Parts: sequence; structure tokens; C-alpha cells
Amino acid sequence: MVVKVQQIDACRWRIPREGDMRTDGLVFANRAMMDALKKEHALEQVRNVATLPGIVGPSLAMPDIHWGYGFPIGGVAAFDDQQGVVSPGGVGYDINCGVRLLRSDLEVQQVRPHLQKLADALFRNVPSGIGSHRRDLKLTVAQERKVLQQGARWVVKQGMGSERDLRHIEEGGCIEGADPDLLSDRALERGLDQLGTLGSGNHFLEVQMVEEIREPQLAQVLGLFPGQVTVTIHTGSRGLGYQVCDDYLRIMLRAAAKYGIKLADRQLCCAPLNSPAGRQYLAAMACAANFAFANRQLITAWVRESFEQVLGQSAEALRLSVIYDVCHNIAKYEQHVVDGVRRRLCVHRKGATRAFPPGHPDVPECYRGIGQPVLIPGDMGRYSYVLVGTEAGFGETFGSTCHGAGRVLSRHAAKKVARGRRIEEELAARGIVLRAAGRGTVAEEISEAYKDVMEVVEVVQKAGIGRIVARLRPLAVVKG
DNA sequence: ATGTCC
Repeated sequence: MVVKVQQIDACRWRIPREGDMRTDGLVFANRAMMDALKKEHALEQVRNVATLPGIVGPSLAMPDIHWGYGFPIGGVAAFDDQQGVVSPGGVGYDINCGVRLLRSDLEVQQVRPHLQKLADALFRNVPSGIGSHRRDLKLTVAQERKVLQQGARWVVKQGMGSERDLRHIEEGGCIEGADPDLLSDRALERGLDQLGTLGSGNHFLEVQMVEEIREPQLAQVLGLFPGQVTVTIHTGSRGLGYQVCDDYLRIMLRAAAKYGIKLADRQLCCAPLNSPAGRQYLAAMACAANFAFANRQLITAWVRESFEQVLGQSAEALRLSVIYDVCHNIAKYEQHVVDGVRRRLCVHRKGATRAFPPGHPDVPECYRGIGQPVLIPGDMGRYSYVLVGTEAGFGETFGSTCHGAGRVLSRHAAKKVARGRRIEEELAARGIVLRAAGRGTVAEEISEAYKDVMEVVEVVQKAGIGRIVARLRPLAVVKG
């Protein structure tokens, strides 16, 4: 089915309300992106989301939008806390898939001679690949329940990381209201030995250098300088989060029928926010989100140890500290002003990043003057970006921006393009060291499989919903 | 994204 789209300006497109839609769709994209989008089904998904009960404001799509389960990846949708719904498809299978950025005092020339060894250490210390698990850290169920309730704080209590780390994580590294009793035995079982593992797909661990600073004053507040070595951790809630999503999709199909919610697509299955099923999903989702926060905190500990092993200096001496940690897949209650009225909304961000403005109380105090750091990974061969949130974005997108480059080739198509090529050698020729658990994943993750993230963040900046601070270039990449 | 089909 063809979706009607009206251009608003150079980077905004409206999908006007029609049929069962309760609101407009609003897509952020340049013309080339929109031309490509018209050939796939992601815009239909933006329209479908607009049919859900209690949606407030438009059904939003960021410039990295692509087709997802029910809701598009790159989608943002806010729902009224009384009339609205919550949908597992609006969060995604990898609950609290997210990105953490670490800084250091190291300059690139200090690290380059040790890059091979550093990549080896990171690859050895952080299990990667599908089904990756830790033999050295098998939790008891009692410990796991604490992880699910406390998130990153549990890891800090075990002596790995600091209070300062926790202050530099979205929500302080813990979503309130997590109830482990709402998880299936299977979800709990899958999490027992996966804490501190990277996983597969687009997840990665990367040593990078600051390649370009666009906003020196903002960069200084973030602790970034040109030529500096940084580390990005991109992973989520692993098999546990997948299982939570899968379990609740079944529950939500029944709930949607029970509450008479008409679904444009079964994958949009959902329940009223104030129903038992809705509340239970949010409490189970919080468990998975906290598992992901703990996962990134534990991986941070192993990154610090890896640097210590290879460079012979303590992580404290290297000032290897957390700049910020963002969620890319989550639904959260937030206060927003809509048409002049302050409302409590459940904002679904699926493949989208919260980007709160300067002055917002949920932005850590040290960044309150510049806005929330927004971490946007690109692909493993090019670069990633650091942005901050804006006041205009808070008003227009519920304080949200893109989350990454967005795929242009399916995994299958990417493998076909990569066939016969030596991707590791191609990256080496560009000064990038690669360590990967599986060749298949590397083929799926080639640069050509993704949009140029520079174009994506330029749309965000032009639209005024985010402000570009710095670009990071990969030096060593660990993949699943 | 995912012990890529309990």
C-alpha cells in the first residue's frame, strides 16, 4: 500500500491523518532518504502506529528509520497515561539496547603501538558472538534478581565501577519498578551466564579517537579533546531481554483482544497502560533494561582491566571514565508539555535516543548547562557521533533523536555484497583493527550495509532536534 | 536483536 507523504521542509515530511489514523505521522529525512523510504514498508509502520489508542502528538520517525517488528526502528511514539497503550513492539526485542561512551586522557599516538594487543585483550575479556556467555560469572538466581532490580548499581556494589559512573547513565543505570517475579523461568535462565557479554549483530566494542570537534565549548564540558582515545560499548539485554519481549508479545495479543483494541498489524499488539498486562509488561521491561545497564557496567570494568593489562597504568590514572550511557530501545513515563498542558506520557523509543535539553532535571548536573549527551554509533568502518539534546527537540520529538546510521542493505543482501571480499583486510588498510567471533556477522556489518551516519546526524542537526558536538573514528573494533 | 525453529 502506498503511503501519502507531504513535504514540510528540507528535513520534515508529514503522513497526513486518514482512515484509522488518530494522528499524523512525522518523518525526519532528507529527500534522498525519503525517496529510498518510499520503496520499503517502514512508512506504513509509521502510519500503523498512528492508529493506536491514546497516542499523543504525531507518530514520529527519525532519519535512521527502517522496517522493524510492528513499530519501525527509528520510531518514537508517546501515549497518554490514562487512554494510551504500551506495546512490546514499540520497544523492540533487544530491550535497552544502548550505547555507553568512555573517555580517557590518552592520545591516539600513545595507543596506536599497542592496538593489536589491546584488541586481543578486549576480545579475550569480553565474550562476544551469538549465545556468548561467561564461564567465570554464572549468577545465582538470587543474584540475578538483584541485578534486575538494581541495574548498574549492583555491579558497582560488587566493586566494579563507582558512584560517579552511575551519575553518568540515563536513569542512573536503574529503571524503577522492576519486578523479577514477572519474568518466565526461561527468561531468568537465559540471563544467568550472559551478564558481561557483548552478543552479536550490530553490537560492538570499539576503541576510537576523537577525529573532529564541532563545538569546542560543549566538547570541553563532556571531557573530549581532538586526538583523544575513547571507547564505545554497544550492547543490550541479550537473551534475557529477547525472552521478555517474546513472552509478553503473546500476553499482549490476548490483552489487545480482551480490551477490544483494533490492530492494524498483529505485531502492534499492546495493552492499556493502566491495565494489569500493561503494568506487568513495564515492570518486566524494567528488569531487562536493568540487566542491560548492568551488562554495560560490567563490560566497562573489563574494558578498564584490558587497558590496565596492555598499557600498564591504572584506569584511574588513565582517567577512563563514563561520559554517558543511553538507551536506544525503551518505553518510559515522562513529563511533557503538549499544547500548553503538562502531561505524563509513556514515550516509546525504538531505535531512537532520548535527547533532553539543557536545564532538564533528568540531565546529570555536570551536563545541565549543555544538554544530555546523545551517542550515535555509525558503522564499523567509518565513524560515530556525539550530540546533545535541544530545547526545540524537547518540544517537537518528546526530546528524542536518531540512534544510529540505519541499515540500507538487509543482512542477507550485505552478506551477498561481502562475498569473496576480505573485510578484515579492508578495515586494516584503513587503520582499523578487527577482532570478531564470527565471519558471518562481519559480512552483515560491512559499511555499505548502513547509511552514512553523517547524513543522518546532519538531518537531526538541521531539524534542530540535536546538536553535533564531535565525531569519533574507530581504531579497533570487537564484534560478535 | 535472538541458544537465527521448543
